[in-house]
Amino acid sequence: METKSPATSNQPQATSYLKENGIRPMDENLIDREDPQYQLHSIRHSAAHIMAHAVQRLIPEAKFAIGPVIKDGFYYDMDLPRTLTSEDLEAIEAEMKKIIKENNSFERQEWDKDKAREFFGEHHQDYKLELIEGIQDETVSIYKEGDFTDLCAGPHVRYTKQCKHFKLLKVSGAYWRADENNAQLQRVYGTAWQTKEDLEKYLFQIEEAAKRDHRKLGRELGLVMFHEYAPGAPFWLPKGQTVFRTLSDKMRNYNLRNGYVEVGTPQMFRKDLWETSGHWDHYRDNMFIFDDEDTQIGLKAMNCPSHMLIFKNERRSYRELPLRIHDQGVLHRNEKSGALSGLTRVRKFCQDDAHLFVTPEQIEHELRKLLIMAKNTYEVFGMKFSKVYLSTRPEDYMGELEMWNQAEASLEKVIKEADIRFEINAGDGAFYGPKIDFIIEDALGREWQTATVQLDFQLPVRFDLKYIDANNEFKTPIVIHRAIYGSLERFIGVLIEHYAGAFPTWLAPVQVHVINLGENHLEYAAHVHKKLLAAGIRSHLDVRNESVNYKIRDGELQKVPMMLVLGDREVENQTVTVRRLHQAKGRSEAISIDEFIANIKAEADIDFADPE
RNA sequence: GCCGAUGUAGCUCAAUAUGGUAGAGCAACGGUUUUGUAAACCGUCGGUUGUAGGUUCAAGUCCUAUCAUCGGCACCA
Repeated sequence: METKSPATSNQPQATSYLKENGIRPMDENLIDREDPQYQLHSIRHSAAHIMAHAVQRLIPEAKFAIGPVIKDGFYYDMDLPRTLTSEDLEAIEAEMKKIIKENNSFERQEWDKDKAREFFGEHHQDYKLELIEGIQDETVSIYKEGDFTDLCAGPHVRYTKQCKHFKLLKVSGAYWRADENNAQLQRVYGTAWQTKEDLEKYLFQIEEAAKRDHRKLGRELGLVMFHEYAPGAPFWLPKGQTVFRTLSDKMRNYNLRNGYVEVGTPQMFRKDLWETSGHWDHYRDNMFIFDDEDTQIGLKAMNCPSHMLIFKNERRSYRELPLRIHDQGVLHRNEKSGALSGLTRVRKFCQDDAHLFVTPEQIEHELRKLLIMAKNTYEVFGMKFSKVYLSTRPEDYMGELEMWNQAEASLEKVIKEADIRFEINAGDGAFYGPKIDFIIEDALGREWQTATVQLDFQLPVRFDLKYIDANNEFKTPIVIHRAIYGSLERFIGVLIEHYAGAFPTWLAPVQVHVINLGENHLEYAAHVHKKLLAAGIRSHLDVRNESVNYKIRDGELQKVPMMLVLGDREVENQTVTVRRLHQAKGRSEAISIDEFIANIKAEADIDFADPE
């Protein structure tokens, strides 16, 4: 299966608030609406104008592109004669404060297009001229604030003083009209709020979120390391590997008991395979390819071609379908250097991948089961999808229209039945079939695709796959690509942030620290530790010559779910005293070793619920 | 890949916006201490300042290239 390797677009989405609420942006005095969401929108949009105004004062040659409202703030794209520095940001902020103090009013005007063309032409606002040409109406709306005039649909606040609580956050490059062939503009991001408290709260939240960044926690908790010799390729350290293996095994077992078979497949293939699959034409730039004698070899970037070959390896009967092939093989994708990011966008990764070979009649049933499996899986982690997309037929689709319509209808039907909220992403399906993508947010609010379900009519044809149906006729199967975690690397990255590093007991790389009080308790601590290991519990014996306080603190920082502190009392009664992670002051009751083992095993007895 | 930023000991940071051959805490190691729920005490080790060039009497500080990372953008059939 081919999750979009890593991510969905991180392009900020302009809020659809106005559209959703059926509000015409040209209404006057919008800030007077009671709806706080509406006011926030107006404040942010106006803050973008004020920022542009400030830039115009400081850098008169500035050309302005677009300045929309986004989640938590706004940005403005500008073409400037020089690159902005962080000092510039401060200067712009200072200038904005002046403008706000001036308390200019926002004034709306309707201009006919020629007047607008003339005005923006005189001011060398090339991007605005281009935007005017894209507007259907005969007239365009203009907002004036002080001596700053902008082409803009609104809405705005009435006076600049209503935008007091803002902060500029960062500058970056951004392509005009999101096309890398166009000029790269400078985008300044900012945030704006109704009250000082809201602003401060937001800034605090950003700081807090950074503390659960998986790159920081991954290092601090000894889960994963990176090295510049292998950019984009995680090294799983013993603890990280434990998490990895636990997740991997859990999913493997989940699949196997739900009718999947598991396979292992080669790591690299001659280019012929990639030509057959279509990847040579469509995906080569993202693959690692090297010469081998008279041909070229490509490291696999996805498992599907292997599974096609496995299907083709035997004469298949309809009685075998659905054939569900699971594979957690290693994949390499040559992601562009600038795209790499911790565990969430890597070059080397594994997916909990599977390909389902089905008859047309089986599609719906299999999809239904898949959605339930995905739902049940994420439920165990207490994770919510921030978005679910149903991506439909693109313009350059392959195959028959009727097949597409049926497939899209099936997907939509089952996703509704599963009671999953989703949005339709029209035209964003793969050329080989429609798909459902599941999106999760990281700590910093960035969105990543994890699970995916994709229908594929194309690969079976390209590989000339056949099965024999009940009438002894050859039929072409349909393939469903699917992954529930998606990339395990990315999933773990998101999980680390979700739990802020404090994994639940079943997943914690180390489940128990056994801590002795003094040298008189060494032997008993070792005994307890040994019993825990024998019971299959991931125990660590901490008998360093350090104070109990020190060792407790260490366990806390390592986010170990349980610590056993053993002293005279425990030795005497052959018990353990349990201290849970983040436990408030005060000591728990002592319990027997066996009781503790039973408790922890019960707690770690977690599994994904089977469909049906 | 593009725009920008960053790179000093294992980690977190210092080293006067105006160059004068690197300091601290934690960790590690050695010793003392034998500890009852978030850091006992003393000592020791540890750095060709990402890499390669250049400017200079002198470079962590300036310049160039390069690598990696970070923030975005683009990409993610």
